[in-house]
Amino acid sequence: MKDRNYIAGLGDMVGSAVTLYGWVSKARASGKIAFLTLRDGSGTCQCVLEKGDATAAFFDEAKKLAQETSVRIVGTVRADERAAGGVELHDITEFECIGGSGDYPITPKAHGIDFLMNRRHLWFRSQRQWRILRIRATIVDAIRSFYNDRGFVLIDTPIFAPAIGEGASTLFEVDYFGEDIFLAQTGQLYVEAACMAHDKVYCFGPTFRAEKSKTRRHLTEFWMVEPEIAFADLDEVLELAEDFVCHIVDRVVAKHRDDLESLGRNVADLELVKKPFARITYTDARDILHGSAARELLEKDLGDKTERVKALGSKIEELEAGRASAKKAWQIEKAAQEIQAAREERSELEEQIVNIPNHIKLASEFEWGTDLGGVDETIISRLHDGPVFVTHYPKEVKAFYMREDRADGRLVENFDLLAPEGYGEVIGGSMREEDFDILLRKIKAHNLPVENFEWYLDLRRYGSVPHGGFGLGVERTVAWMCGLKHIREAAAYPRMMGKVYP
RNA sequence: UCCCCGAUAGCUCAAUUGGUAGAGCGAGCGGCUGUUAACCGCUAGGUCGUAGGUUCGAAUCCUACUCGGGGAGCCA
Repeated sequence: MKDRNYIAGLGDMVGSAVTLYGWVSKARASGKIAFLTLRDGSGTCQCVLEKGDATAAFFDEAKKLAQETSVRIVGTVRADERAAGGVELHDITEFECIGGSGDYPITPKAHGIDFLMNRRHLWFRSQRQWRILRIRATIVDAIRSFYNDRGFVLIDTPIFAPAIGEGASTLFEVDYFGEDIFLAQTGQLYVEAACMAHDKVYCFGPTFRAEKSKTRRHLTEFWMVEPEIAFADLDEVLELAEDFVCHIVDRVVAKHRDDLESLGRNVADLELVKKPFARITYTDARDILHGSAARELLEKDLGDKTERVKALGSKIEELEAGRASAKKAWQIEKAAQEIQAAREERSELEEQIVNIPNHIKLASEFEWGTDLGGVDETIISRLHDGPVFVTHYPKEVKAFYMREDRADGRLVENFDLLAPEGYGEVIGGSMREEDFDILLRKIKAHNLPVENFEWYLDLRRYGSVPHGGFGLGVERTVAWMCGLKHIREAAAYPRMMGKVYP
């Protein structure tokens, strides 16, 4: 559109006449004045229409606009502290309805998650979702620029892949002209080959996991970036991961402070993310889980949460009494909403309280040689301030391609990065086994068909070098940056078990 | 795959513990010159998820199923 102004730029245009195109996200009208909140993709701005000669031609139409009507509107920018955002549009001289609307399902009231998820295509017009997806775009851009600026070459790895990598049970099977193949759950092996051509490479794209998980941390389709570097040791890979995560955090904080605050994200917690991150080994982690600090943490949790449930109980009683004695309808409604919120919080806490003794048991009985579970990771993460690297896991619980620790044959040179505040594993990575004989032995030990891995073994036949890399999950990172309770808000069209619409 | 919770109006939830289905919001109409999810009045709107069972009587109790939410396992 020619002569179009964007809301994001209105701060510098006070006093000027501007033309806005956008959608009406909220409309309130009195007899002689109407307030339209306009959303144009760059931001939101309130437009004030007063009934008068200048607006006579369209005032009656404008005051009845349904939510999400698309319009063109011409007026003058005015600074006004009563308006959210500091400026508003007044002295409206032209108004045109471009696309009508009506019965828009997502009202300014509360909605359930099932309702919203079934209308995801509309839901992401809402302020909160709009901010999250913009932050995601920044994160994706930060990922690309980080590697591109450091001389990494982008390699696109295949999405159709034969069964390589870890257990085939978590892969989506596809009929490929009569042949059974799978949607890729990682591009890692492919990117390793490219690493031997370009030295520093990364792949970035969607990956697929058929795990039957219905939790706040899982999607069946998610984006992952996987860098791989040659002639490197574990410390160098860890340092890359550290710099990378810091770069993302810096970019998000620099560009989205307002958005983060609006989302309720504590920005100070993000600003604490500085290198070097804590580094512990798997064996250290085992000791932490068996130690008194872990036990005390959980016991304190139990005490705190029990207290909170009691407090909520009396709060609910008070609110119910208040609701019974309230006279105004809105007072009754307000009390009802507070009661509902308190009940929800209480039932969530009650479930956690039931689980805590089990967590204490799991932690104290953790055995060397098993993988760390989500509960274990949360405990370790909470006993540290920032992100934590956990390195050197037992080789039995890790993938065949991970490099054996030459100092202790029971271990592999791998790592996970646990994000703080319970966001869990955002990175998993390792050195890759570069020795032909060891790799071949491990392929056989994992009962994998050697013939499928001939190409991968070639990388060790022709100029093998120490190399390593990692994968970072975009949605988990977005959830962490934004402080989201559930990963489903971190993708425009999240794919989960039993959820593929829209 | 396992455990817990839920399903009542377009939406979010009530229904005094088995006795004639309610409120707010949203929608429609009217009023109000400054609203920000909280103004006032009126109107329309429900086979209480599905199928059985218990009972004089079921939204409420029982069984099965479907769908959804949360968690475990597993993972990024």
